[in-house]
Amino acid sequence: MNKVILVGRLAQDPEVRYTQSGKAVASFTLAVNRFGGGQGQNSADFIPVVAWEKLAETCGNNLTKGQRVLVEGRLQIRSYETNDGQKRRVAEVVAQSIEFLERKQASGTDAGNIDINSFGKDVFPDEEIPF
Amino acid sequence: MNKVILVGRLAQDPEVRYTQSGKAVASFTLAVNRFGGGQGQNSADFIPVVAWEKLAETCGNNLTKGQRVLVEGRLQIRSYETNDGQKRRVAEVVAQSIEFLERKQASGTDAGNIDINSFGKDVFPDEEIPF
Amino acid sequence: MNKVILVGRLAQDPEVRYTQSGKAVASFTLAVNRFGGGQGQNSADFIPVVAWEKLAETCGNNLTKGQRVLVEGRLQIRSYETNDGQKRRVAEVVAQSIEFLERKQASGTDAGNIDINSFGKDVFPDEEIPF
Amino acid sequence: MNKVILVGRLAQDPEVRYTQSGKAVASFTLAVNRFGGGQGQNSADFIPVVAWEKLAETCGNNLTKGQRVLVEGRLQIRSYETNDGQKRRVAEVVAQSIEFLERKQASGTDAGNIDINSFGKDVFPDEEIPF
DNA sequence: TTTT
DNA sequence: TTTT
Repeated sequence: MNKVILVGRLAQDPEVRYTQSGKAVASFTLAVNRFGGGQGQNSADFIPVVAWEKLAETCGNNLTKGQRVLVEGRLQIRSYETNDGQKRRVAEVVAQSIEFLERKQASGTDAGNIDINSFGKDVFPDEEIPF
Repeated sequence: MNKVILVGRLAQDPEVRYTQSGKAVASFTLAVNRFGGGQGQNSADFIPVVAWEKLAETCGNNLTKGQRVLVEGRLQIRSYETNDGQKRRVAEVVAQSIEFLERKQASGTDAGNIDINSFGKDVFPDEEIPF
Repeated sequence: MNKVILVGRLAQDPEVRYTQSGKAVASFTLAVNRFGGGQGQNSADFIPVVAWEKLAETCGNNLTKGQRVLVEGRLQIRSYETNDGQKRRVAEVVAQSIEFLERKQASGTDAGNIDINSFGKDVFPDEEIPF
Repeated sequence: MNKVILVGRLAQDPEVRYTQSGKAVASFTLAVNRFGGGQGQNSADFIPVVAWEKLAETCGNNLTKGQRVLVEGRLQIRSYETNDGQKRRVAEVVAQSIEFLERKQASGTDAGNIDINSFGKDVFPDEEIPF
């Protein structure tokens, strides 16, 4: 079991890129407010989120900065090497499903939640995230 | 909501340190197997976990390398500066409760699970993790 | 581990009652939409939720029918006897924390989430729910 | 979001039945110990679990009474009518994935966890559970 | 680097 | 109705 559930707001618009084999990858940072923390409500964790394939495209088409979402996924620790040869590790949440808790700005009536899912092997991608 | 639930095995014995004000902090890496990933069961995420105060001490006294546990906590992104002045970010799971899924090696009879909890502000510590 | 996480809307205003020893208990039904189910978005599960003590009072003072919330708690199976002596079992979620995903109707500005928590033994109450 | 995560032991061997259209359904009760409850460790919740199709068959073939598992699923409230025309509601967890936390009795070496999954519409079955 |  |  490797389960992460986050409720927060997009700190920026999602970026959608494509791998060499043509798979879509969306990435964005989620601002997750801390409750109960010492510093009041102004403190947050800024957590990197990635989504693959169909889920990535739905993110690109439907999510914008500031929007509140619920992300369910797994926590992944990825190793990479910097340009000058240093080894680094980066943590990110690989989204399995995203529930929109509010509609995109300038949209029409609030028609309730949308829930989009990504199942199967895309949650364990065997390709590098581009860039 | 910032919730992480992991089942895995300790990749090493927990290290227990103390802050200047005397608070215990335990840290260890949890090896969480990937299921459904392309590379079979031999692939795992190695996830840093920290625990504070009473929970930290229970970890130090009861957990050893290889033991299987369930960790519930929150995902925290922490910023720090390296000795040569670079800014880095590190992700870690701040444990709120740990359930032992098996007893310590060389212990007696299997008397069932133990569940230890850490509540309140220790989950949002206002002190640095020592070292 | 006995963990339940629900996002839904209150199907009715919470009812707050008091045990003989004076503990507050709030109860309400949460309508949780099914996504991916065959019948489109019109299908929902109606799930009984109870909260104790301070959390109960916050529910009574801040939640109304239709409001969207995130509930974290545990699933409890409770046995009771009907007036004519039949044994029945009822399932309910005992809330440990509730996050308000939107403000009460007719409230002021949207000042962001509120998160309320109930920890410790109230999650395993040793008293009957009144009525 | 309708998410349930349970760790417990099978209170009995799973029963596997088949719907009229031939779908497998496994059902069993999970004994989930309460930690932190007033009555010590001897108190538990007995929670009904169902699994569909391939997941159901894997349960039937691999799980036995007393075995410890982790169940991830959704909480469903189902209505039915008794033989004498009374309306009743029953709660059960519809499993989406089950992780074996220990091997079947009389099995060989402990080769680590097994994780089995059930995705898509089987989690929202449109058929009745037989019997 | 960041959201409300 | 129930597990260790």
